[in-house]
Amino acid sequence: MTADLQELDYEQQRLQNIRDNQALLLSLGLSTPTKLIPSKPNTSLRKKANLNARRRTLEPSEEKQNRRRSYVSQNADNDSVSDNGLRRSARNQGRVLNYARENSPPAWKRTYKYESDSDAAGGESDDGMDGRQRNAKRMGVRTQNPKTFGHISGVEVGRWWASRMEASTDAVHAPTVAGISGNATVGAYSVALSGGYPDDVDLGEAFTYTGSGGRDLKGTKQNPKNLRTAPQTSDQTFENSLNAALKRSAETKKPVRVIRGFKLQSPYAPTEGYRYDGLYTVEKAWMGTGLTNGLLVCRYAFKRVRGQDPLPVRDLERERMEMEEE
DNA sequence: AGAAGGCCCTAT
DNA sequence: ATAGGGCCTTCT
Repeated sequence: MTADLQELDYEQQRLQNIRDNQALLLSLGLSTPTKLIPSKPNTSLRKKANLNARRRTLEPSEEKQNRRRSYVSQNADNDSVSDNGLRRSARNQGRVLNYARENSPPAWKRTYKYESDSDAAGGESDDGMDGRQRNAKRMGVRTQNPKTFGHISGVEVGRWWASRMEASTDAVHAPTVAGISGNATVGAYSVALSGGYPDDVDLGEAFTYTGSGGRDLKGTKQNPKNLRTAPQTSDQTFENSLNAALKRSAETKKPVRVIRGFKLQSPYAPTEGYRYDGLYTVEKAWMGTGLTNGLLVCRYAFKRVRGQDPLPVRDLERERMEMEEE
């Protein structure tokens, strides 16, 4: 088969999958159109968001931090949705946990630290001039536990990060590569939408999501590799712990934190970096056909929890026009 | 304690 | 484009 025909096949299959996913969302009553809000940012609100964005202690790059935000939170108070069950605040009241238990790795590679850890500061001031001196491996100090359900205290809907690493430091989505965080027993804490599966549908208030697994990340014996992503070569299954986590979430209906990334092809994606879009529930989990050789994938339908700030919507058409003017 | 998976990131 | 690695989490 020619390359052209293959591409055509792929695109046909992609469009068909999108139709299927849209139909699925519709069947769940999740296709209600969301009202558009102007994409032009309100300046007074932007000032407020910049203040909020400033509160992280370690800034790897001032330049990145000052980049234009694609989203401005309209309401920094997060009283609209509770943390749904886990008594995190009660249990941890009055102290900052060191979530690393016994078997702690050495301090230089420890994942969680007290903000007030004296050895964390290491005596040096972190001026960032010589960013590699202390804790070269760490991008920041985590003060919240990512293994909790619901909002992370102090992180408002709309918070923006330049990288997955920063979102991980803020405990909103812990994995730096994986899209799903969680386990089969308690369910998923969070997911990242980064456009890795181009047949997923994003309606903002609802979306479909594809599971993980089914890839050869290590290559073959002859041709060993050390990859983080690769083409799919086998069926995904719900045995995969991350897929099982989301399946579990569909049962428990516990809220899942969602971040959207710049690579996502959607009017709800940020133009750069990653953005916290609040809490969703998993409404359904099922198996479907993916885009690679008819291999199976795990699919999920997400629904946004009510009462949260509306999502920003980009006018992709207008952006395309403006691009052409350059 | 170690291995392995994973919708990153960056240098070449 | 792609090669390779740093990082965090879950599972053995």
